[in-house]
Amino acid sequence: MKKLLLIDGNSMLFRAYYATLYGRMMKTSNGVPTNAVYGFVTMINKALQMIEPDAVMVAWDSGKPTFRHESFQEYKGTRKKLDQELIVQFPIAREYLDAYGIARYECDGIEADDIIGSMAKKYPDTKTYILSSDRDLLQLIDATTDVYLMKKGITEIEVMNESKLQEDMGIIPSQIVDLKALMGDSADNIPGVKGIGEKTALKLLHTYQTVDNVYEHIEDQKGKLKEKLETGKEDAFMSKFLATIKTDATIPVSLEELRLDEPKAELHDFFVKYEMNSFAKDTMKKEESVKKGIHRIVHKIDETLLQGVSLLFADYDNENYYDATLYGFVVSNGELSEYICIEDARNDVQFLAYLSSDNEKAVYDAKNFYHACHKNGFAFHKVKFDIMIAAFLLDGTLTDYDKLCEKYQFHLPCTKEEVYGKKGKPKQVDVAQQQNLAMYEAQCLYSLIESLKAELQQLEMYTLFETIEMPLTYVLYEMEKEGVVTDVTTLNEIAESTLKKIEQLSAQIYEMAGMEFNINSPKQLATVLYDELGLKAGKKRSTAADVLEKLLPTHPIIALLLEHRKYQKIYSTYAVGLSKHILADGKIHTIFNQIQTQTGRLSSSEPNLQNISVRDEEGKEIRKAFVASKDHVLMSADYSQIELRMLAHMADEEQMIDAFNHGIDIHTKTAMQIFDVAHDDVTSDMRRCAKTVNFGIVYGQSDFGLSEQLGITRKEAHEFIEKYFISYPKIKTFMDETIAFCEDHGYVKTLFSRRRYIKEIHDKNYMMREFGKRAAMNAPIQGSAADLIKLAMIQIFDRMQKEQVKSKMILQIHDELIFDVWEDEIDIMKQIIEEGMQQAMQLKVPLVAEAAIAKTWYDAK
DNA sequence: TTAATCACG
DNA sequence: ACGTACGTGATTAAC
Repeated sequence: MKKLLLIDGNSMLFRAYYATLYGRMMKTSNGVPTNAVYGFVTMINKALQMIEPDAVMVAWDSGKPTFRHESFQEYKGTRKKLDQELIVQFPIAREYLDAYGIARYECDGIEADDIIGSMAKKYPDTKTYILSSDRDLLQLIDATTDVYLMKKGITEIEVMNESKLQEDMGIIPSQIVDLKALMGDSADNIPGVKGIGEKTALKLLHTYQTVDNVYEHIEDQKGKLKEKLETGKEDAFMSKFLATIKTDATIPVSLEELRLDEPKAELHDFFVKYEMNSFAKDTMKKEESVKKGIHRIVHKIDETLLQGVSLLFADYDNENYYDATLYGFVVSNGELSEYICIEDARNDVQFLAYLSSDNEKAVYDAKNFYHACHKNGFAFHKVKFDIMIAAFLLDGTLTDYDKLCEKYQFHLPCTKEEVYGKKGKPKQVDVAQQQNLAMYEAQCLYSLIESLKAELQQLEMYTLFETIEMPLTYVLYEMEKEGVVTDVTTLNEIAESTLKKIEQLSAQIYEMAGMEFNINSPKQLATVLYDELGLKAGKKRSTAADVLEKLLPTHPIIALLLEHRKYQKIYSTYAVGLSKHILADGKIHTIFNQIQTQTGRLSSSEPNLQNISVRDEEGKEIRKAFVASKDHVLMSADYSQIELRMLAHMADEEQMIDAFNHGIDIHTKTAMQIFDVAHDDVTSDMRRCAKTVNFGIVYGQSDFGLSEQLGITRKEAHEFIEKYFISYPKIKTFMDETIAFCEDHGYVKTLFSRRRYIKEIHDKNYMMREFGKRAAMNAPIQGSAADLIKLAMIQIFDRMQKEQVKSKMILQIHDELIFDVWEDEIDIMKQIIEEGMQQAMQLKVPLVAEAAIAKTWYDAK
């Protein structure tokens, strides 16, 4: 089906004028105002990209008043005077259309609305799109006609069709005129019934469908509303007449005459003439840039930055974190955007000054932005606003860029893939398309800044944002950049020895099973165990370690399988997996993700350095590969029982606080309580149980879970938990209150007001709801501990900068920090780290943290 | 792409 | 009668 785009020239130019009317008027050097035309062109470009029409026509009101206007003017008196700056742009807009080669139509005695209405109904076999900022035109919607409505600004377009109209307002297109008849439209100077607004009007229409029918049943109404309707009856019918768009005018043009071709060469001259450089560079591309390569873009950063906060967008390709190529930057203030390609940027004194100034800049993903600047040799100043972080704090589901675009309805002209190709398969970029996309992205991002900031303030998360997450972006950047020296020889040795083990074990397992199979396949393994060997399965035919452990006595193959699993893990994930991530500098540079977890913790990836084996002795050997750099030692410091301390503080549980204040071992203390024994009578087994209970409480564990964990009966586990809550009554209160809060508000929060929304808390499924409760109990504890160590990291980092030490912070593992410490700085670093961690927050319990040094991570403890 | 498994706090 | 500990990421098999 052919696509016809009908544009309401007058309403669009009006909108473009007022939407770009800020501060100093945009003018050419001769003083000709061009802001409205600039906006007009932006809007049309956007619509052309979205629709890709075969034919286009722009309809204008002619200078002469029409009958409808006349009657209205008689009715209401004089018309509002237009700004002179807008009036002079009408002919320029027409000049633009002629230069492009877009058809326009105007005719004395017929309004733009009516031209569009008549054209829309003239070609029923054509898909028609109407572009306007006037909601009046919604009445023209039908099965083959959509209305593209300009929302605020000059880039936001809302697509309206029959179902969207029904969904938004619950009415059909023809009822738009009835709606206007009742509520009026001040912009169009339609009076409506005095005292009736959109709400009342829609309510009436939902019952009576039309204005006529409302008045036929006027006796249904009573009181004030009836009075209003009766007094306004004449206005209502007059308004309905005014609002009704004619669809039967004869418009003597054919579709063929409206056909849209490539812009004519004159378009480039037009943009040059009116000094619209950003558009001119697009049109120039067609003629010159192919042979010239990347062209110089004329930009005026000072003009772009008059409005205070600016959006600085780094234009990378689609490749991975550290490999991404930086093509350029976009600077945007929301209305004006300039693309500065990287070659230009390097020599642009003005841009370089801007980049390293402390102007209020916003970016998306500050940490990555710093990497890009550093890698490409641009000096930069820290930014104050990271849109990625702000959006994530407000909505924990926004863990990547695509989700942000989706949520905030970015209408982009194309995808990143279309420009750069798929990840790992880069393609030759079309410069115009690339820069266009980047400018759109920058403008979309810009539009979020103020609202995100306001919402953070409203939800009391601005402090968290400003004092923790923003400074942390820079700390993490430095940590990632520094990396950790990794000894590939050690990894290779481990790979070799574990592989040998795996082969030996495999042979023994095949022997015992009486067949060869893929031990790494849980499915095949289950078949061997439960079918071939006849081991009796529990409810699920699981081959997970905890299930296999229970089967240990039943068959000697189990022990071999567990060994095999262990070495397989060490081999593939650690020995081989990690060595793939060692770069040319001999280091591993992990990525610390700040917007991944629902609790506020960091996560680490590519590779994950937060889950390097430590509990298992053979696995722990991997840590020998992580070493200090030359003339340095590793310094590791971890918080002691941070989550339990946090729990004691937040629950205000005296017994527990007291224990921590007296330096009593908390697991021993808990053992005394649940086993009812004196301090000296606590056996190591009792302490082990108590430790498990302490951990379980933090996760909201049930008696069943605890009994599974400890291998005791459910009844015993139940008693432990009961004793626990009797001993620590405030813990119970805290948990109950936290769940109640979550049920009331749908979220829980940390000490720093970080929120986690838990929708499962209201799920109709029991299991989901129970999960919601456990998550609600755990999130404030885990999250506050995360707030704490982040704060410690920032304070330690700041102090290290003040003291100008050579040592570096390199890793964070939730409650542990690791530093590459210069040999001469061991004493001062020990002090900085321990003090920083201990003083990060003032809680009702002391924060205990101790730093130890070693040559490798294996020895650091 | 998803499920199962297992490493960490 | 149900199903049972929070939060992550990497690897493998199998669809």
